[in-house]
Amino acid sequence: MQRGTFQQMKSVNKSIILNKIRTSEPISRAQIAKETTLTPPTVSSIVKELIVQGIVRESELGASQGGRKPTMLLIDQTAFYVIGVDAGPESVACILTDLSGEVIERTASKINKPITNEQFIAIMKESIHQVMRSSSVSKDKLIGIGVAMHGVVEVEAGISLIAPNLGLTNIPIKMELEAEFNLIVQVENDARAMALGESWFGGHGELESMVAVNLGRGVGAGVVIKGKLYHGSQDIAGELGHMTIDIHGDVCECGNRGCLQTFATGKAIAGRARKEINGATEMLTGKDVFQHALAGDEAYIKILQETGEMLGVGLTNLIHLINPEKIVLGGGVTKSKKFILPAVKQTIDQRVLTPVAKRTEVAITNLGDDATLLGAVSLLLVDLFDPL
Amino acid sequence: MQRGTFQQMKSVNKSIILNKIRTSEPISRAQIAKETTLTPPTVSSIVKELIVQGIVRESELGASQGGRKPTMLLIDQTAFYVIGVDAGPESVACILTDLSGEVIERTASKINKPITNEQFIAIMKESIHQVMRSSSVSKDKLIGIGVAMHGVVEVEAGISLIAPNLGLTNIPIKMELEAEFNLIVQVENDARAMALGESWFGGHGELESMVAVNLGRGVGAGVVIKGKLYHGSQDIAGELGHMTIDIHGDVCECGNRGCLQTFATGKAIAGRARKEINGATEMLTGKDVFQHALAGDEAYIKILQETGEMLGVGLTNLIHLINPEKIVLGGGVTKSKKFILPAVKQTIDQRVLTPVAKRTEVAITNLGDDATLLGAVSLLLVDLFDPL
DNA sequence: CCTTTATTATAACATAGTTAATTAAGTTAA
DNA sequence: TTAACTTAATTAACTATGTTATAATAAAGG
Repeated sequence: MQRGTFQQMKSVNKSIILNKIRTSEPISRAQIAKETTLTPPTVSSIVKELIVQGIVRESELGASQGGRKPTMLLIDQTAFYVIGVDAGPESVACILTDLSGEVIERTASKINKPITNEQFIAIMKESIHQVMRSSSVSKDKLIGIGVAMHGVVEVEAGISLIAPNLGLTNIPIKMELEAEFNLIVQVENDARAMALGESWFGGHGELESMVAVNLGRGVGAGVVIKGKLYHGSQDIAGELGHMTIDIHGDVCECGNRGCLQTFATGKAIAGRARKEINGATEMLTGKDVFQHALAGDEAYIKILQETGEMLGVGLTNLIHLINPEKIVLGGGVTKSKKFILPAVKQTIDQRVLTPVAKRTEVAITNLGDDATLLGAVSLLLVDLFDPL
Repeated sequence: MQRGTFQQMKSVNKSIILNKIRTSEPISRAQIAKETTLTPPTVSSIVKELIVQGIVRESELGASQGGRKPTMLLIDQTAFYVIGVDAGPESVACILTDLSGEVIERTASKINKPITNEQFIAIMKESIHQVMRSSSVSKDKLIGIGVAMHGVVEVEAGISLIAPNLGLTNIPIKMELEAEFNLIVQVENDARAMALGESWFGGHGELESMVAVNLGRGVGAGVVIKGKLYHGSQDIAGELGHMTIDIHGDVCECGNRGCLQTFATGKAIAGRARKEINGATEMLTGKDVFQHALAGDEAYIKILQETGEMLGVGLTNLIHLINPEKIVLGGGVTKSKKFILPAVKQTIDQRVLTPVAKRTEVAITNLGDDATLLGAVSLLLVDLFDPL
């Protein structure tokens, strides 16, 4: 717990006002005072500071409500910029955005394996240098670099502990990038970054809690509670992929049986199709299953529906433990949402314990391919807009 | 988010100081200032208020550190009293304790079924009246009544939505008791109350997060994060009992298959013993299984070990989702801890993903039979000591 | 045009923490 | 024993920041 000081009192109010403007812009000072229960003078004085800082600006006057016209306030989305990096198993993508998440510049570099820690860091550095060079954004307007890294990440230290798909361990990302660029660097697991991005840019409004699930090569999830990522005590909260739902099921790469991952990844879907469908080729991929299902082949449709059911079982367990207000699904597998989503929803509806819990919303992300990159960006936006 | 005001700033500091005294008593003002980074005058002035309120008192002088002797401060455990009610499926237990959880008075009343909402409320009221009469504690020293209620509880409204073992629904506990006694009333699910009690009285020190699991008639859990119960968005977070771990397993009373409850309750243990062991009687109970195991019967020991393994699977799922610092097991089934606990620990150790997660502590409660009652009490102590 | 009402700013005030000085009550060593 | 030093707690002056009350401004409506 933070101790109570004047600075803290003020920064609380500053955050409240800044977030109110962000979520309700354009908005007048008087309106802010009403909606936040802060007094008008307090709002005025803090808004004045925010304007000096450049993060808020006055726009034209709004419509009068029967008296003086209000001066409307806006976030100056171009006051600051952020760099987001998505360090996946096959490539490093990098974007530079303004505060609204609008992409100003982007790059992507393929990773040639095998690779060393040094080479990997070098690729990240070069990507970041590149977006900085290509854009005309001056460096003092950059507030930091957010990195979404696959694998296991130690968040505080900013170290990638295990990056299985690169075969690397203990990469000191934060330290290296801070030394190179002299900017704030935040490193986070990719599924979790995606979750934060989803809560920040996904248009879900103010949720008390949400979970975003990334269905791709693995099954990862991020838990966002009151706008903040929940890490757990050892940074593994949300490790949905290796939840056991069938103790007698197939062996997972982790060594256990019946993990959710053995049902819900693209690879698992393809594997099950090859096993259960006569005439399925050896080279069948998850995408192929989707194509066949789209073409109306019942056998493949059934595979996808079963996938949805298993996912529904896993998500029901998640609802019973974490009970989020909303669950958002993203990642490659959600391309098959037409077949999977109804099965997921139906399964949850059947299995969940109480009637109220049935109200848990389940939706597909609408951020598309940039979800993780925007998540990386949001790591820093949270610092700026909601630091408490 | 609370807006920043002077009152709030002060109450933050008051809480910090009060909790510091509670956890580190006896402690001097100077020591508090050092450990909290508050300034000495701030500490002095707030301590003065706490002494006027009666909740803190000065004790004898401490040992000198080379200068003036410090006046040590203590919580006056008898400054206020709390009533805790455990409304179980078969009886209503009620205690009156001081602030340290020391039981001053207690009652227990059996519930004769069938019963109506009105009769049930009447029993609770009578129990509470009884402990108040029997003790010499004056009513203005009572800060409130905490109720640990089995089944599904809507916490804010203080309503027992579903009490399956009583066959009752929608019991307006909070409303009724507040009207009768004119005291603050907090109602909570029993497993969750137990969890809070465990974190408050269990002697675990300051944990960032913990989960307490109640293994009895059902399997319930409470999640405590930063000293506060985590409810989730619909008050069902921690519903561990109906986590699916074996989709093809036995049918559970909830209608699904392979819930943790089908493995880890006393009834489930007895049922599995009857099925798998030749010569087991039809009337075998969970207790009997424990007795046979204690007597060295390998077949029964195996049943308990398997129970521990299944519980370990469920707890591994929990660790992967919530990642608590510590897991505490309580309830009737833990009487068999000798056979179950090693299996639980070993299973978690085998199945958990990352090496750090293996460090999650798993322990048996040391609060014994009063765990739930003390949990009910702690519902109010949190309000008093840590209201933020 | 005057009254009403909404918006914003300003001034006087209140709250509560901070800094620095002071008092209190010891310990240590010449 | 007493001077010099430590540590503990209080007091006084100061500062930061929110609050209340009031004023200034601007628009709408009769």
